[in-house]
Amino acid sequence: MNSYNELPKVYSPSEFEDRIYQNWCDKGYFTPDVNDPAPSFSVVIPPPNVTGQLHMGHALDETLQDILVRYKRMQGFNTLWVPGTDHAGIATQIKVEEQLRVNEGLSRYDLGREKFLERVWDWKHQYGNRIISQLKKLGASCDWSRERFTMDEGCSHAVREVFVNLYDKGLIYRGYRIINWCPHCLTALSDAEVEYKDQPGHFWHIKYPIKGEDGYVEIATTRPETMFGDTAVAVNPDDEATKHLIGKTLILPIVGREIPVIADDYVEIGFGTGCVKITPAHDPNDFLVGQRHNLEQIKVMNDDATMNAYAGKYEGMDRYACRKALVADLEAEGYLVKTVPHDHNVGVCYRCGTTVEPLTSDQWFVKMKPLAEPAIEAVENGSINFVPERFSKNYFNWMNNILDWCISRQLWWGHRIPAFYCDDCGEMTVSKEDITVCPKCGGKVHQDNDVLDTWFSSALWPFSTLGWPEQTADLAKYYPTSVLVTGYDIITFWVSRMIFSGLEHMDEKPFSTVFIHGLVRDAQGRKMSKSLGNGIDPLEIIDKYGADALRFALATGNSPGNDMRFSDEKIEAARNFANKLWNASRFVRMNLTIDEIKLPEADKLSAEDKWILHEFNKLAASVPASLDKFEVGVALSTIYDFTWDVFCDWYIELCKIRLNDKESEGNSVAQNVLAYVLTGILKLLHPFMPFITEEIYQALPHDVESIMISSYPAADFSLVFEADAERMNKVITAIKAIRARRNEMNVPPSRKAKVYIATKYTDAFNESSAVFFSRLASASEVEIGESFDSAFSADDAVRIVTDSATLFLPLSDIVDTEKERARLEGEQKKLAGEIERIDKKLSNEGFVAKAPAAVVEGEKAKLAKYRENLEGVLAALAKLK
RNA sequence: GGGAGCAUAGCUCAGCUGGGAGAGCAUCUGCCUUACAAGCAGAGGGUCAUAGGUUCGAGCCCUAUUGUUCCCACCA
Repeated sequence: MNSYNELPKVYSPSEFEDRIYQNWCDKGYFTPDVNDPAPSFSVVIPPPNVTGQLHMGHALDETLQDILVRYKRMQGFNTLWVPGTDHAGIATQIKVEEQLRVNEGLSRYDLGREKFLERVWDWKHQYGNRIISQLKKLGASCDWSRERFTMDEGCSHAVREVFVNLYDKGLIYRGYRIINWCPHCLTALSDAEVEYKDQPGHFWHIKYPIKGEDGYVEIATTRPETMFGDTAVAVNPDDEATKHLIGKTLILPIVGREIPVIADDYVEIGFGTGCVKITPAHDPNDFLVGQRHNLEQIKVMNDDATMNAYAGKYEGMDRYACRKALVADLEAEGYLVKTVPHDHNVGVCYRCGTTVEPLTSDQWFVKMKPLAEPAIEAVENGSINFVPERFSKNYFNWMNNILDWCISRQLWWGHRIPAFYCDDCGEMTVSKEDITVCPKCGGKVHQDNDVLDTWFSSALWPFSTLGWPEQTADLAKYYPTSVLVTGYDIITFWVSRMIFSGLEHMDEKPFSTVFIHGLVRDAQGRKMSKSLGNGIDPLEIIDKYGADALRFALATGNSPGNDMRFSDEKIEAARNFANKLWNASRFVRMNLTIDEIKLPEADKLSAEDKWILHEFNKLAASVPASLDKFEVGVALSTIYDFTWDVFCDWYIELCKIRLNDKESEGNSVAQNVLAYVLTGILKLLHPFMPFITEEIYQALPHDVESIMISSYPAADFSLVFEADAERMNKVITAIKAIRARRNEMNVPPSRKAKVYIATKYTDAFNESSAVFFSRLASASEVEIGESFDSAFSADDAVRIVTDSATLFLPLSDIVDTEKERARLEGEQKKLAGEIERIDKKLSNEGFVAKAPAAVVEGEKAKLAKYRENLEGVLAALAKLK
């Protein structure tokens, strides 16, 4: 008996996953040596929210990254995976505010900025580690010694550097613009942070009386409460129907204020009433019209979306309460023409779902056009690739139509904008370092109250985490990173911003490939969400099935960019596979007496050894090929099929004969080949299922102390045994055919029957392969000859025809001649059909002339097989008649 | 309004550059064969949404249509 670990009888991942992970950490396998000259492979994690909890989306994202990272590490790359978390401005602040409100009945204003931020940091310290430990449960091989946080000192330094650089270049400016305002979060939002939802609403048609005339203009609006901010009504200058109104004055109902009718081709002729109320302070289009016509901007709401003094008697009311009251009043006073139901898209805050209010406000912006151009170019010229490629269209669409990015947020949690205003002279100074006195006049300064959009710091992630703006060794070695793995839902938020930031500040793209995956949905295909309560907790899955099973379930059948469903069936199938591998390994392990694995010389190998080595070699070639194309799901299912169908169901069974004969020379050959192929499977599988593969690896003879630092299998030219494999396949085909026939005839395995094999392929069907028939095809005895036609009459034996042999099973008591005839005739028909099809193909001049030679040869080979098979079937039929 | 995805077995989905339709689950039949019943051996089941086209050859490429999902923009 060798000296390696035993494998417990039952596969229970919770027994070893944590232990193994701890060992990897202790050994420092996740931490690369920056001085290792091997080519680098680097990945930065999409930083999860620091106070968040691991959900299935993370689990998928991290699993895919870990697969790539472990794969490359095993291939010998200097591999770095940088972990970290995002401070998640709005999300985190809301959480802490909520807690403060519930527990202490306080608002952030009650505490004040400084005290409140202390609370958020407390929260961060309390919960920030939670998601990190969850990532570890999953097996993520991140270099924890390089863990970062978007608000740590280094990242904050990078943020300051970038802000000042952009400001100095004139790419950051402060301006009074119309922005999206969330009345619940009380902050401005960027365009990307607004989601649009279809909601039922109304068109209210309102009369605006014309001054000095009896008539009125009919205005339709979905937001009547903004009426208080109307400063004009616009018509199209070319619209004959409304031309006469231009220059007239209207009187705002209820309010009584006078507003002009102006001409602007923003108004579409023929749509609605042809007259549009213009509210420059509350609508982005109206804002532009207002700029063109120099209209006054009247803001009618407070920050919390209650009405202000401009709303007159409605002051203090919520916008919707005001809407209701105002419409009632308009109706009572005869201004309401009609109310038409109308579904429309309203923008809501992506964090809290509150309907955003477009309004004018003083905010900071990044000028996007100059930054977008090189970012578009980098993807266009293939310097950066999207996988799948189609997502680059999404990207182009966003980048080509990009507007300036509103980066200031009226929050406290985040990177405070490094702009300082002098209390004396009013001058603004933008500075990398905090200042207390005005450099112009020496007066006292105060810092801008706003913080930056969370995405501003995440945009710098690929280089800020590597130490920028310092010129660190990490930066030199690992930037640009190799691949970014993320969901399609944050291409605009994050990916595009990293691209232009990298190009602008590093003068180099942040990554070469963007590997996009889809969303994880529930079994019914719905998005997992808190409100639906249909989220599946990855940690519960890990507890119940193990991290490997979870990873397997997420990786299998996953194709780039496509959503996937997660279901009990899937995770069970994954667990079953792990269990299968476990048991197969246990079997191999208990038959192992060798202390080291040494593949025997080719002449010592049996037919089945050469067959399995040949098949394994094909696998070792195809898995890396798939992984290099990011076809993770394809790679995994290839390994799955090989492991289960080829290795377990066939090779192990074939080996049992030699394993049972402990004294034979074949026994040790079988041990070595079994252990070799199993180890190969484990290595191929390690990136996908790191724990179980390590646990089994440790129980087998091995020379590298951990599977994760062993080298990934690759195709080996010395292991090509094409002809031997082909011979073995003939035997397997024959065994399968016997099993199928016996099953059809309901012959139980316990009833043995002699098998006569009539064949000319005596190199395949020989003494050594004969034993397989006893073990796998319930043969009591095997006789091989050229022909047994004369030995059996039609009623004496079941005849089974394959392309390389005719098999006779003398089960005379259960032979039903009529059924046999029907079956054979069926086969004859099928084969004749196939032969006809290929004949036709081969006699087609176009095919022979234009198809690749290999394809033509393949067809010819198939034809020969079918003909042999048909010959046998016809001979059998002749016997029956 | 613009763009994209999807439509393949009862269900969920693979099918990579065009070359004889696949898996898992479910169903049916027979097996506790000393690694595994979370298993083994078999079986049934598909006009690859529809209509055209290109090609020697189409699930795959092109065009149109239908259904469905998503992204972006948004007309008050």
